[in-house]
Amino acid sequence: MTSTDRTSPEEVLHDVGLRSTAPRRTVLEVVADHPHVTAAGLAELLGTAGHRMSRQSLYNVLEDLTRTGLLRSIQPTGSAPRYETAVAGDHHHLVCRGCGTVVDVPCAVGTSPCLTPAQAPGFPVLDRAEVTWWGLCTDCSAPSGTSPATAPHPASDSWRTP
Amino acid sequence: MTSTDRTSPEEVLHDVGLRSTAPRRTVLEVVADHPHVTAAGLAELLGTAGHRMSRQSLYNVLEDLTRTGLLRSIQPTGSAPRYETAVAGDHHHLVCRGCGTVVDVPCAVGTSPCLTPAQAPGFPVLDRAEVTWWGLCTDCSAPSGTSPATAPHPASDSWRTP
DNA sequence: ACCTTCTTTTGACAGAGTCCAAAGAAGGCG
DNA sequence: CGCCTTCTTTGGACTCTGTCAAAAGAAGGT
Repeated sequence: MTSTDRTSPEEVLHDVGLRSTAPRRTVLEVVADHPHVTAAGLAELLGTAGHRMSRQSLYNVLEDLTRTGLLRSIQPTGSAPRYETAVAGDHHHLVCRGCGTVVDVPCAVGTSPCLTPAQAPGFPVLDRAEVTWWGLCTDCSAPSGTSPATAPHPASDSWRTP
Repeated sequence: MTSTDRTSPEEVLHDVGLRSTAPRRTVLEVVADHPHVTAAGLAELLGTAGHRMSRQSLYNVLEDLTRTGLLRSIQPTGSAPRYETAVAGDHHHLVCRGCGTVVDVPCAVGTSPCLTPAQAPGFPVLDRAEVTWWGLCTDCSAPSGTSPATAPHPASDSWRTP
C-alpha cells in the first residue's frame, strides 16, 4: 500500500522490459508490504484490497516478476512457494517449525563462506546459495501457554507441521 | 534393493517406535537406493518393482518415516518434496537449474559457521540449517551440444525451469 | 489515431496431497 | 496358541495449487 519507494513501480517494471500494468504494480506493492507471502495468500490480500485478478494472471505476474528478478521465490520444505521483493543485499531465511513464520536474516558470514561448498563434483557453475534455518519462534517455543506449536500462527496460511 | 545395511530395516523401525511393516521396509530400502526421489517418483519405482501400495499409504509412510527422523525431506524451489535417508553427518544440496538433479555435498566449513546466523531476532530455538546451492551441472553447462538446459535430464521428474 | 505486440481473462484441465471410514495386519497378553 | 487391542493400510471422493490454450483486451511506438 505504501508507495514511498525510491523508484516507482512503473519505473522498475520498465527497467526490466515489462509493461507497466495495474496487476503488476499492485502485486509489486502488496508483496513489498507482505514479505514471504504465498500465491494463495497474495490472492486473498488482493481480493480484500479490491484488486480483483484472475488466478492465471496472478501466476503470470508472479512468473514474470520472478523471471526478471524483481521478485524472488523461496520454498521452505512443506510450504507453498513464498515471494519477496528481491532487495539488494543477500539475506537468508529463518523458518519456524511451529507456525511457519519466515523471517529475514542477513547473510551469516559476509559473503564468501556461505557461497562456496567444500567441493562441487560435477557442477562447474554455481551462482547462488540459499540458506534456511529451522527453529521455533518466541511464541511457539513458549512454555505451552500462549500459542504453542499445536496452534498455528494466524499469519501463516495452510501450514503443515513436519 | 541392497539389504547390506549396518542395521536392518526392521530394527531401525522398531527403534523409533514404529511397527515393522512391508510398506515401510520397502520405502526405506527404495529411498536408500534412490536419494532425492519425489513421492511421485517413489510411487513409480515401487510400482515397477512390484510393490503395489495405495497413494495414501505412501504418504502415510513418508510422513511417519520423516516424523521419526528416518527420512528427511527437502524441497528445492520449484520442485516437489524430495526424500533421502537421514544418514549421519550433515550434508547439504546442490541443485542444477537445468535438469533439476540434486547432489549431496558435505557441509562447507565443518559445522559452526553454517549453523549460526549472524542474528536470530525472535527465534530462541534454532536446530537445523539447510543449505542449497544453485548452479548448472556438467551436462547442462556444456557448450550447447550434449544436453543443454533446454532438455531436462531424464533423471528429473517434472521439473519447472525457473 | 492506428496497429502491432504484450497482457489479461476465461474455463477446462492435470497433478499433488488430504480426509474419512472400513478392512486388514502386528504384536501383547492371558 | 489364540484372542483382542491398537496401529496400518486401503479405497474413493475431494480440495487445492498450478497449468494449458485460445480469445478478448490494454500499452505504447510510429
